Amino acid sequence: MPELPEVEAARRGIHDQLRGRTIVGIELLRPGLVQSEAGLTIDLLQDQSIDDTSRHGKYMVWHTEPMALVVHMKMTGQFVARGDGIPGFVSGHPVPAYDTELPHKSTHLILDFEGEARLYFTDIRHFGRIWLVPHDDLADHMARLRLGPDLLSDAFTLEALRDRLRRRSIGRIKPILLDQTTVAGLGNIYVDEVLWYAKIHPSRTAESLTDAEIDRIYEGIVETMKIAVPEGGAKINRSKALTDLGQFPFIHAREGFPCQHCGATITKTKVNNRGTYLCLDCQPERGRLSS
DNA sequence: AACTACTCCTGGAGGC
DNA sequence: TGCCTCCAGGAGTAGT
Repeated sequence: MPELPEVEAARRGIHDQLRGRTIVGIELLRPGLVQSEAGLTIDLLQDQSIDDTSRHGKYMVWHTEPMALVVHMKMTGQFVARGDGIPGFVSGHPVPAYDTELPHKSTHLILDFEGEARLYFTDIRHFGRIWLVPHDDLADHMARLRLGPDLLSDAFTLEALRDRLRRRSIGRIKPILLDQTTVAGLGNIYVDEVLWYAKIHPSRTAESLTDAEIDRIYEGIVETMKIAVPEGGAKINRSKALTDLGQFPFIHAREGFPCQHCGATITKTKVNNRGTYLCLDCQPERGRLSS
């Protein structure tokens, strides 16, 4: 689940509340969570601290004295911090049944910090990973991911987006935007939001897009991030109906509800096997919209 | 090179 | 209640 806004919320929470605190306890409950080609182990964090954090797309990096930790929450990762000395935070995939009790059976890592603060990593589907990387290898490690410009960075410009979309041809715009080598940070929810904002059908090919339409996609990404990042993400809880229509997300998981642009009914379909929500009135298949 | 299908997992919802 | 099927917000890999 977590896309850029959720990962950024986790990063800010860790950065603001736990950075610089000594790690006094480590419980790795699912060993497969952690991987290292260099033979590093999570135990090296004992008596160390997270000195700085960074992020590129959905990858978060913790910088510590012995190594860098590259964290990916994948679909169901969640970070929760609690403690007497901190406000605490919850970010990532909502885990309704376990919101109050921690740890639980999907908790895979617990870090204890000095001053009675704890950081829990939860991941129902076990896709999340933490790579332990020597400092000297971090640049290469990140380069191998071939990530496009981060959506919140200065490198993400209209020109950069145009350039990257113009390199694509027959592919559909939705999977192209989901491809992290195009731009880094969008996932299934936010791509639906962006294409709805831009009034573009997700199956349109990249080569069919006009300059004006690419401009609208860029604007849609900027505006969507502007809303989602301060909120800490979409926090969709699929076990509860989404009824607060004026609130984000406006299109994703809103099947059967009225489109906030035109009032037509939002429909659900599949694009490259991913659940996709759209308004067929606003997002016509052939792009006949002239405005 | 570029695009698509499959795969790693668990759990919740809905049908019967 | 129980069993079954489908679905889920990511992304690497293999196949075309």
